[in-house]
Amino acid sequence: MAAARKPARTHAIRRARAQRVDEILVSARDVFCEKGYDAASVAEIAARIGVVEGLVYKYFSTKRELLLQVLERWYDELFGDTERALAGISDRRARVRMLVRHHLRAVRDYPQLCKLMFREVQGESGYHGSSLHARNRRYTQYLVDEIEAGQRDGSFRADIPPRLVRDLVYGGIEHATWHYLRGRGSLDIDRLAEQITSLLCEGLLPRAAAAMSPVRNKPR
Amino acid sequence: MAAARKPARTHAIRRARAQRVDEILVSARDVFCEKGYDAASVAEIAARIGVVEGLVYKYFSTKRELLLQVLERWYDELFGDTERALAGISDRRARVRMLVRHHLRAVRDYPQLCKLMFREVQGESGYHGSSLHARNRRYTQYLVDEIEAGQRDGSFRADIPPRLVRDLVYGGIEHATWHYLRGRGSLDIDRLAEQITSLLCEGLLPRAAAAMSPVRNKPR
Amino acid sequence: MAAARKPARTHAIRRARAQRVDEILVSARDVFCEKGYDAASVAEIAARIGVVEGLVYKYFSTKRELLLQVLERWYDELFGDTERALAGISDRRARVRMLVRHHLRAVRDYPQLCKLMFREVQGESGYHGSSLHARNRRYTQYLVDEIEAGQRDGSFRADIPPRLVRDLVYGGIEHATWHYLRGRGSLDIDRLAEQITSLLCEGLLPRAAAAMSPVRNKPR
Amino acid sequence: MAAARKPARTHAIRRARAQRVDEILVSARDVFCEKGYDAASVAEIAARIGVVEGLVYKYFSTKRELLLQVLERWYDELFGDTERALAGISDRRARVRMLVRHHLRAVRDYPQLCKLMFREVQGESGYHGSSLHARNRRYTQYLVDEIEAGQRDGSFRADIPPRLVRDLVYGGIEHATWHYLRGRGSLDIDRLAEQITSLLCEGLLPRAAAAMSPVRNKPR
DNA sequence: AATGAATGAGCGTTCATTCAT
DNA sequence: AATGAATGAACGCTCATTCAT
Repeated sequence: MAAARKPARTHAIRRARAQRVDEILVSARDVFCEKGYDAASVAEIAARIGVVEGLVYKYFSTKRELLLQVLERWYDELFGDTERALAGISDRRARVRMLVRHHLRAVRDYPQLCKLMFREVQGESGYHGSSLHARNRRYTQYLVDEIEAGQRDGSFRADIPPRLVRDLVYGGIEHATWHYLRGRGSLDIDRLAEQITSLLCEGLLPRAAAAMSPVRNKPR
Repeated sequence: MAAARKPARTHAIRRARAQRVDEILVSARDVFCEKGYDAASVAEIAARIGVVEGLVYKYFSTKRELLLQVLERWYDELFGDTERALAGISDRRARVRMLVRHHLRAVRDYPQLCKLMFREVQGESGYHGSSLHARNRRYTQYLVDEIEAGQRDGSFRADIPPRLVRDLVYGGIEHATWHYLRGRGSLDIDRLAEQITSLLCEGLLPRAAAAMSPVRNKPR
Repeated sequence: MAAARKPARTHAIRRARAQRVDEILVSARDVFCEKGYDAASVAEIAARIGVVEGLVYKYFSTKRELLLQVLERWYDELFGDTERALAGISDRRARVRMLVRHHLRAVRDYPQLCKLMFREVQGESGYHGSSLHARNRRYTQYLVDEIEAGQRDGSFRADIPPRLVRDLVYGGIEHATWHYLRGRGSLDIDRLAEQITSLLCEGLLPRAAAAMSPVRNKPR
Repeated sequence: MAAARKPARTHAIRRARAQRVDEILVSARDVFCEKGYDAASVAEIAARIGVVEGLVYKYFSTKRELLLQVLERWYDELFGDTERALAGISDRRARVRMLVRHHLRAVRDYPQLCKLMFREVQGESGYHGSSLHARNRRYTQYLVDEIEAGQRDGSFRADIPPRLVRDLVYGGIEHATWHYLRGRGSLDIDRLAEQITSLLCEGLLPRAAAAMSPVRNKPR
C-alpha cells in the first residue's frame, strides 16, 4: 500500500516544494525591488512569507543565487509577452516600435529589476556565459534581429552596427525612464515608444534617402 | 565612562593637507571603481596610501562624502576638457560629434564613475539641488543646448524632446562601452562617435525632409 | 556589492529564547553596574555568557534597549517586594519607614541601577511617557501617596510639597548609600531607615505642635 | 640688556600661560556642561577657543585632568561665595538655610557640574584622597559642622548622624533640582531653601519638644 | 520540511593621544 | 608656544550563513 501511494506522495511533495520556491522568489523580488540587493536581507525575504531565514537556504544556496533566479524568472515572463506581442506584426517599423514599447513597459513595471541586472549582475565575474546572460542576450536579440533584417533587405543603412542601436535603445530607455520616474512628468509609454522609434528608424534610413536633405548648420 | 585610549606610536609620512586630500581622492576613486560603493571599504582606501582609516575621516566626514567629492572632481576635469574641445567648432553636427566623442572617452577611462553616478547618487535623497547635481546638469546640458539650438533654427525636427536625445546618447554610450569593454571588440571611439552622431542627427532631420522617404518595410 | 560572508563553525550551547534573554539581561545588568552605560560594551556583555556579540542583537535591538529592559526588570522586582511589604501595615509612620527601608535595600543591592536611571535615562528624550517612566512614577508614588494621605488627614503639615519629601528620601538615600558603601562604615539598613523616617516624619509635624517649641539657636 | 628684560619676559610668559589655562578651562567647562564628559571631545574644547587639539595637551595631560581641574575651580569659586554668605549670620537655622540656598543656586547655575561630579568623578578609582575629594569634603563639611555644633549645644537631637543630614540635603537637592529643571515649574530657590530647612530643622528638634505631639496615624 | 539559535567577519565612525614641524 | 597630521583601538551594529533540534 505504501508503495502504491508513493508516486502520489512524491508528486505532492514536489508540488509543495515548487510552491515554496515560488513564494520565496516572489518575496525576494519584492524585497530586492524595494531595497536593492545589498540592503535587502534574507531575513526580511523570509519574514514576509512567514518563514524563517534558514528555510530559504534549504531552497537557495546563497542570497546571490536568489537574485539570479528572480531575474531569470523575469526574463522568462518577458519572453512570452514579447513573442505574443510581435506575432502578427510584419511591418518592420511597427515591430521595432513594439519592442521598444514592451521594454518601456517592463522597465516601468519593474524598474528595479532592470537596475539589479545592470548594477549587480552584469559584469560580475561568473555572469558571462551564465544562463542569465543567455536570457539577456536572447531578450535583446529580438531588436538586433530586426535591425539586421532591415539592413539585409536594404530598408536600413548598413553602416551602423545593429548592436549599437540595441545599446542606444536599452541604455536610452534606462536613462529616460529613470528621469521620468524620478522627475515630474509621468511616463507616456506610447508616445515615448513612437519618438524613439521614429528618431532611430529615420536615422537608419539608407543614405540615398538621407542625402537628399543634408544637415545644414546655421552659423552660430 | 569610556576607557582611556592608548597612544599612537609610528607615523606615516606627513603630507600637507591638500596633498593628502588628493591622495585619498585618487585612492577612493580607484577602490570605488574596482568594487563599487558598497563593497569598497574606507579601510582599503586608507590602506592603499599607507594610512590609517581614521585619517580619512579627518578630511572627509563620511564615506558618502568621499564618493561625492570623487565624482565632483571628475566632473570638474570633464568640464575643462569639454570646453576646450568645443572651442572653435561651429558646425552643429561637428559639435554634437565632439560631445559624444568626449563622453565616450570619459566612460572608457572611468566606466565605473558613470555607473556610480547613476547607481549610487542620482535619485538618492539629498542629491537634488546638490553641487554634484548642478555639475551633472551642466555636463549633460551641453548636448541638450545643441539640440535645442538646432530645433530653434529649424535644422532639427522639433517633435523630439531634447532630453530624450540626451538620454539615448548617455544611456546608449553607457551600454555600448560596457558591452565593448566586456566583449570581444575594442572600443574605436572616433568611429563610434561618428556612428552615434550620424544615426541621431539624421534621425533628427526635419519631418519635411524625412517625409519624402518613408520607411518601407519589406515583408519578412 | 558586499563581499560574501564566511560561515560559522562552532556554536555555544543552545538555549531557549526566554532563557537567553534572561541570561543576557543578567549579564547586562552586571556589566552596566560595574562600568556604567558608556563604558559597558555589548561585546563584554556577550562574552560573559560565552556568546557572540551579534546574538545579543537578535534579542535586543540596541544597547540602549538593553539598558531599558534591565531597568524595567528591576522595577518589576521592586514592585512585588514593596507591595508584599506594605500589606498589613496601616500605621502611617511604619509604612513610610517600610518604603524607606525597601529602597535602601534596593540601592544597597544594586546601587548602580539607581545611578543609571538617574544619569542615563531620566531626562533623555523619549523617556517621558515610556514604560520605564511609568514604572518609575509608580515606584516613587508609593511614598508621595503616603505623604499626601497624611496631609489630608492632618497628621502631616501641608506646607511641604510631598514631592520634595520624595526627592529628599530618594536623593538622600542615593548619597547616603554611596558614601557608606565607599566609606568606612557598613550600611545598617534598619537603623538608617529609622533615622530617615524619624527625621522626616517629625519634621512633618503639624505647625501647631512644632510652633510650641521653636528652634532656639544658641549663639556661636 | 637682554638679561635685564628677562624677568619681565618671564612674567609675561607666565601670564600668557595662565590666560591660556583659563581659556581652556572655561571652554572645557562649557563643553562638559553641554554634552557631558564622554560626549565632549577635546577637539571641540580646543576649537571653541580657536586653537588646536594638541595645544590642550601642552597644558593638561589628559582629558580627565581637564575635567578634574574644571571641577576644582568650581569648588574654589563656591568656597568664596559660601564664606562671604555665612559671614555675619549667627542664627543656626539661618546659617543652615543659607547653606541650602547657596547649594541650590550652585546647582541651578551649573547643574551639569554637579552631575559631572556625581557621575564621572566620585567613586572612580583615584578620587579618594584627591584634591578634588578634599574640596568636596570641605564644601559639604560646612553643613556637617553646623549640625554638629547644634548637636553639641543641644539645639539639635543627637541621634541623627550629621552626615545623614548632609546626604539628605545634597542628594535631595540634586533630585529636586533635576525634577524642577526638567519639569514644568520654575525653581523658586528661596522657597525651596526654606522648605528644606524647615523640614529638617524641625525634624531635628530635641526629643523633648517633639515628644509632646507624637504622630498619630489615622487608621487607613 | 521547518525552526531559530548561533556564528563571525566586517564596516563606518569616533576620539584621546602623540609628535614632527 | 603652537600647529595639525597621524595613530590605533574601540565600539555599535548588521547579516549571510550554518546547524542542532
